Order: sequence, then C-alpha cells, then structure tokens
Amino acid sequence: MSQTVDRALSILPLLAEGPADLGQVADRLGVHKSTALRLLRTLHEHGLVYRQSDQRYRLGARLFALAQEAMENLDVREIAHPHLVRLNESCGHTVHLAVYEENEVLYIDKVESRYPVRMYSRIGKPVAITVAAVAKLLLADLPEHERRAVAEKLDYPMYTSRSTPHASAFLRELEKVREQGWATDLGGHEESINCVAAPIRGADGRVVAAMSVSAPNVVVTADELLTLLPLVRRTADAISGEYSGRTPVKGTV
Amino acid sequence: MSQTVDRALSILPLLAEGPADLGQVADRLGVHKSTALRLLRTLHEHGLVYRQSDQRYRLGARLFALAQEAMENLDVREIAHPHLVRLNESCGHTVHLAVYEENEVLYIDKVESRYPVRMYSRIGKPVAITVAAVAKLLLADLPEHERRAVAEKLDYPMYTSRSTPHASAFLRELEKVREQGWATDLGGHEESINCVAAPIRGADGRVVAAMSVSAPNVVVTADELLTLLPLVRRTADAISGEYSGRTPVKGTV
DNA sequence: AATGAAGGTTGCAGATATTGCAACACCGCA
DNA sequence: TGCGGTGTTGCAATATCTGCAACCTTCATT
Repeated sequence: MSQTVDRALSILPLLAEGPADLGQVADRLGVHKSTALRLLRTLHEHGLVYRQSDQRYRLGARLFALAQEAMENLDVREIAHPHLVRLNESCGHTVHLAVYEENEVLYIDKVESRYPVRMYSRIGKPVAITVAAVAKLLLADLPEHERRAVAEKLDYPMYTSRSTPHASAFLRELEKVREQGWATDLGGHEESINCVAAPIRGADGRVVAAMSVSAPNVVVTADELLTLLPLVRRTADAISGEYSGRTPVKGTV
Repeated sequence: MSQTVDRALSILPLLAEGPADLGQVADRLGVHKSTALRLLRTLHEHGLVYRQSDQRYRLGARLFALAQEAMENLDVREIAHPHLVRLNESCGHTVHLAVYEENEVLYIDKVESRYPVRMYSRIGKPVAITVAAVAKLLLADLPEHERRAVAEKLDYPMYTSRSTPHASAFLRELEKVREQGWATDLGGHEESINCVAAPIRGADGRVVAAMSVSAPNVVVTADELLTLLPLVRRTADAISGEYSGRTPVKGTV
C-alpha cells in the first residue's frame, strides 16, 4: 500500500538470510543504490538494521527488543506459563504453547525438560501447520469458510508417511478434532515424535491458543502418551478459566 | 532520512507498549488517520503488525521469526554456545554472552542452571551498561574517543550503592578493565549478585563479544566466584580461537 | 427499532517527499 | 600512482504520499 515502506520492509527478510552489502540490497530490491542506501539508513536509525565492521548490513538489535516486548504483551502466554511449567514438572515432557495468526501457527512458549539450553530456538518459528496437533486445534476452530480457505492454500509436505497428505484429508481431520476437543500428532512431523494437544478458550468459547505435550517414541509409546490426555486437558481448561476470568485490559481508551 | 519509512517504523515501538487502535496510532504519530491506516496496512502485509479481533493492532509474528533468524546468523553465538554450556556444567552458575551494538550492550545467549524456564526472557534486552561486567569489557575495547563519547552520553542509575556513579568513574574503570583483560561486577546491579567476565576476541584482536559467570552471594561469595576467573578466561580464549580460526563466510560476493 | 456516535475506509487533487542520475569521494590494491 | 569497486551527495522530475471530506460499518443508547 505504501511503496517506500514496502521496499524498506522487504529489506528485513532479505537481511535475515545473512549480511549483505549495499549493492546486493539494491539489486534484490530492484532499486537504485542511492535509494537502497536511504532506506537502509532509515532502518538503521530505528535500530532494525546494523552495519557491521565490514560495512555490510545485517539485522539489528532493536529487533530482538521488539520481539521481546511483543512476546511479553501476549497475556495468554503470561497466564499459561506457570501451568505449563507445572505440567512439565509432573510429566517431564516438552510442553508447547501456540497461537494462530494470519495463516500461520507459531509457538509462543515452550518448556523443555531435558535440554535446558536454547529453548527459545523454536519459539517464534512457524509450526508445521498441516500436522502439528496444536495447529489442528487452532485451525479447527476457524469459521467454516475460513478454515476451508486456509486449508486449500496450504502446502502439504510429506514429512513422514503419516503426514497429512492433502487439503481434504486435513479438513476431515479438523472436523474430527473440532468434535472431540483435542488433537494428536502421531509421527506426522518427525517419525518418532508424538504429541497430544488441548485447546485454550477465551470467555466466548473461541480457541485462543493451544498447548501440547510432545515426547519421542523411545521414551513413551504413543499409547502411553495418550494416557496424559486428561492431564493435558485439565491444564488447558485451568488456563482457559484463568484467561477468561481475567479483568479485561488496562487500556487508556 | 525517509519520512514515510520513518513514520512507519515509529509505529513498532509504539505498539510494543501494547495494542493500540487506529486513532491512537495516528495521534501519536501526528498524522491523519488515513495516513496511519496506510502505514499500518503496509506493516501488516509484511507481518510485522497484526490486527487482533477487536480491530486493534499489535506487533506481529514475523517479528519473532526475523529476530530468530537474526539471532541464528550471529556466528559468535553459534561458536560460543557449546563452550558456554560446558562452562555451565562445570561450575553450575548462570553464563551470559553479550555483544555491543550502537550504544547498547545486549545478551545474545544465556545458560542458566537453576531455572530452565523462560531463559530467553533476558536475551535481547539491553544490559545495564554502566555496571555489567560484560559491558565494561565491550566498551573498554572501543577506540578512546568513542569510548569517551559513549561514557558521556550514558545515564548512571544507582541500582545499588556500588553502581558506577558517573562518567569519569566509569572511564577509569574501563581503563582498568582494558589493562587487566577481564572485568567484574560486584553487586553493582543487584545487591547480591556478582559476575566475572572475560572478552572474546576476533582474529584482529578486537573484542567481538564478552562472556560472564554470575552467581548470587548466597551461593558463593565474591571471592569464591573470583576463583573461577581462570576458567572463564580459558573458556573465552577457546571461543576466541575458534572464532578467529574459522573460515570467513560463504557470501556470494 | 431507530438514532446517533465513534471508529474505520475510500477517492481525489495538491503538494511534498522520493527517486534515479551523474558526479564525487573513499578505500584497497596492483 | 593510478585504477576498480563501493559508498555517498545534490539536484531536478515526478511518482508517491498526504490530508481532506464523505461514506460506511458497528455498536450503544433512547
């Protein structure tokens, strides 16, 4: 809608791939070097872009800070977190929290028992939307037509032989998930990983987030993991309760 | 440098404070609603801004993904990480990795022993630059005039009675740190927390990052923590070696 | 149920801000 | 010392953005 801003913002994903110099940026944007320079300068002033010692540009620090703050403003996450931790303590497996946004599902929190380090590494990354248990729950709650529209638009990569193969299979699965109120991913993304997930609902009953417990086959079988379902659902319900009972917002308007 | 982009980017920190509606954004930008709308739309198309169900805008998902990727492209971090983990395993304390960028010092990695959860919560946040041990190391390595310039510009909040009180004290401290090649923060930020830090240097000898070990008084006294100094320095040197020995980059130019 | 208010959206004409150019400055290198 | 590759700046043309005003939608009120 705004050409200048559009161009400027296009620089960000480009730099996300790795550092680039002025010429490269200009080329990939299809603009004159001087134009690219001015855009980069503006991004730079806002700290979104950083100029390293070899003069090349890369993404800047402010970006982290922004992502940070954005994260902290997600109140579902804040409320859910202690519950996730408790669940993790009682079952020992990896616990995820995810939300849907603009055709993407992304993890916004994760508690992992075994590998305390780099646990943020997945947070913020889009989820394998066609197979992840949390994605199924989030999409299943979309209005019929939107759900269909999204399903049609998606790619259906066959991560494993049990991945969702195509839109109609996906829609059928969503229908099932919608009815039963929980979802699983049994080796659909990684051959040896299974997940059980339950929805978190707002006061109006709409699904606002989904949480899951994941564990590799070698630790517990899929059947064993399924025995955790009641616990997962109880946790999700507890979060739902707290979330919807909460006083609205403090906003000044 | 580019007004339109400048305005658009100003929206981001604004939304970082919390969701806002069109009118609020327009007011705070000092532009007409329609203008704000078009800027927001552009940001939206790039996924940097998300429109929640109540029509208000907040920061979007792509931001996480970008911050993600930016993070992963920091090769110091990648190289350092296993070393940090090993250090953490051997001493049990919190280990930090930080870099300097544009008048700010920020943590880019952290390994924490006791509290496995939410460890990313600090990563990306600016460090208390006037007191943190890692900040001292990073600033101490700046060229004389730049160091002075930065020191003059800073605020010197008295977090505790042992915080660095003003620019000249800070510059003296930096000088000392510069000479001895390591730094400490003894209760300068949190009364009961001490840190020891060592620099990580690139092939040219310049400090590219700094790492530290932090522990509360109740666990080890400052003196005990100082006994870890050799280990910390050795770790930092190991990272330096690996970092500078590494093959440059794969870049296409 | 109708009315009004508040916020969001669109088309348009004016004018400002952006663009590409070309010349210049800079750096490293032969 | 001269050369190639990059980054940087001033300028004129104009494409782009802006603010306006009218319109639409939604929601709350009477």
